[in-house]
Amino acid sequence: MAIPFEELTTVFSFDDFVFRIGELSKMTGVSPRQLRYWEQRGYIKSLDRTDDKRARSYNYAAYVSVKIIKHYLDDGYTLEGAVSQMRSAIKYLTAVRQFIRHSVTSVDFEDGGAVIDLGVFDGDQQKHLYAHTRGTDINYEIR
DNA sequence: CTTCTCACA
DNA sequence: TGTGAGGA
Repeated sequence: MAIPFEELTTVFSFDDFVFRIGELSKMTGVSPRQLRYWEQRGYIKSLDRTDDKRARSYNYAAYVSVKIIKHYLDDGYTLEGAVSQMRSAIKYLTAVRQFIRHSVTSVDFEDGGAVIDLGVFDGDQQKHLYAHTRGTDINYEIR
C-alpha cells in the first residue's frame, strides 16, 4: 500500500519554526552581535517585531542564510563575498526544494527499500517514474 | 536569565 | 566586531 505524500507534505514546512537570537547563535556559531550587524547591513532579516515583542526572532529561511554565510566565512570569504555566495546558493536550494516538494507523489516499501513515485513520465500520462532506493543506491523504473 | 540599543580606555 | 552599561 503506497503512502500518498501530498497530505503529509506539510512536514517540510520548516518555516513554522521560530528561533530567538541566542538559539540561532548557538545553532550557527555566529555571535548575536554579528547577527544584529548582518541584519543592519541587510544581509539577513528577522521576523517583524510587533509592539509587544521587543526581541528579534528568526524563521528557518534566516537560519539557512546564516548557516550558508557562516560556511563561506569559515572558508575564507569576506563577509560581502560570503553573502554573495549565500544569495546564489539560496536560488539553487529553492529550486531543489521546490522540485522535491512536487516530484514525490507517494512512497511504498519493497524488500528493504523504498519505492518512490516521481509522477507521470510519458505524455499520455499512463506511465510513472519510480525510484527504488536502498540507502545511497537509487535505481529508476518506468511502470 | 535573555535580549536590546548605544557608545568606545 | 567585541564589550560593557543600563533598561526592559
